Amino acid sequence: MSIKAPRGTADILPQDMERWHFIEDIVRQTFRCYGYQEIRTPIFEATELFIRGIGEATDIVNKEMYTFQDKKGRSITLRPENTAAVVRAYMEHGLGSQQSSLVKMFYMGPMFRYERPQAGRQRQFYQFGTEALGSMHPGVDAETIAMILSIFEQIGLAGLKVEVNSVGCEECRTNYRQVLFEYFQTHISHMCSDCQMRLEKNPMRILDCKVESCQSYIRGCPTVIDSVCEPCRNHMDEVIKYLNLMGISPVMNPRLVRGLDYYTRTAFEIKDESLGAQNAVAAGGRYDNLVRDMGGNITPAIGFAAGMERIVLAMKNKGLGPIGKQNMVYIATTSENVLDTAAALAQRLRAGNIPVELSWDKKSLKSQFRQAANIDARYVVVVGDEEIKQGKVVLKDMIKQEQRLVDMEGLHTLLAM
RNA sequence: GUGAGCGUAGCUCAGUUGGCAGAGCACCGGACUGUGGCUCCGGUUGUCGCGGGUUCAAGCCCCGUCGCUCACCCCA
Repeated sequence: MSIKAPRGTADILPQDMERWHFIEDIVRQTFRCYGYQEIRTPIFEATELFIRGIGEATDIVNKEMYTFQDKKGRSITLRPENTAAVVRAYMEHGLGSQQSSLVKMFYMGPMFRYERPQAGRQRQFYQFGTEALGSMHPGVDAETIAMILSIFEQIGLAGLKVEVNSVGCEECRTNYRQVLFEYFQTHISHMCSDCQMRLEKNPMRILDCKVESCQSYIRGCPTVIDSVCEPCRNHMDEVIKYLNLMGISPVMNPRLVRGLDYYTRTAFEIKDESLGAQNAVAAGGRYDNLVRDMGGNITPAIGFAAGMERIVLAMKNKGLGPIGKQNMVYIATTSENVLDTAAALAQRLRAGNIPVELSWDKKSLKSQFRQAANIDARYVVVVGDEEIKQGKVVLKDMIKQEQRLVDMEGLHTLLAM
């Protein structure tokens, strides 16, 4: 074996697929309950879309995009996230002018970022998420968070940490930047080199610095929520109110900052602490100006994205797996003479939608039974030289450990029950 | 992009001062004429990540490279 999957990519093997389907089924079902419809956008887009949508100053745009030229020299980028693309589609097809004013869409699919792989971080990874465009009501924010928690609850992930914050509107944010700048200016010479850089580029990023020596300065700094304007404050209060109403008590984290430029007001993150450094299992927030910034009408909106691989990891950490396979029937043969009969029988059963495994290769009966046990077969049908003469087969119930002789003709009706 | 640790059978991993590449699990066969999960016996499985170098001799030492893991960074 010399050719391997590219760095940062992973095969999702058959043994894991059941878990993936389990999650995906819950996700689709829940989205449907909350009135979201699926949208599928291209895996690649014009590079310009992400530069304008995500923000020129962000790390994603600056160093993590898979960008290349197509044969006509157009700059193309593999999508690093899906919000910009959904907004593009929303505008391109005038979705906002149809039906109701609130358009709710969900997506599932692979995203691409050129990063150093780590636990819970890959170069190709799967996200699912929603975008709700056209309402600035705080109830939509709360509903989004409630929906995510419902998904995790159904999956079986408990003890997740829900953190919320407000990053304010445009005006609050410029004010807050100024406040931060002034505050940190006096301490910055004692802080780490990363923070010194952040002060110039994006002071809000200082807030989630992990360097020990920076912590005491960060603790003393003014929080966003204190510097935010009246309407933004009210919005946050309302979101909390609705969350409480839904039986959810989030943790206020004034230091929660999002990495993408388009976020406004509500920002939230859902963490699983079994995961290690990359522990955000879902995150999102409001982006009230993105549609306008991309050339559309003012359209308030909120969305989130969740990482499939991290959810699967969290499930494994907690020993959660999807349960049991369906009633597989394993057909065992005693010699090659009866293989024809066995094959015909398999076909007849499958035609009736009964899942059947048939051993084509010559193996001992013992080995065939072992295999049947390995795939969790509910029944084993033994097609033997002796029985076949009377038109019979042995039907063994693997759980009850009982077996009896039955007519081959009646087998499909017996098993269909 | 930075730092640390690690690449040996399908999986988990031993491998001494450089001297015939190993164990357990799994798989296959048998003990048990044609019946799984237990027990016992036997068998199959290798580009020692890849490429150079040193040496009579390299899984082991040296250089490079690719990959994995964890952390920084960033994020889902």
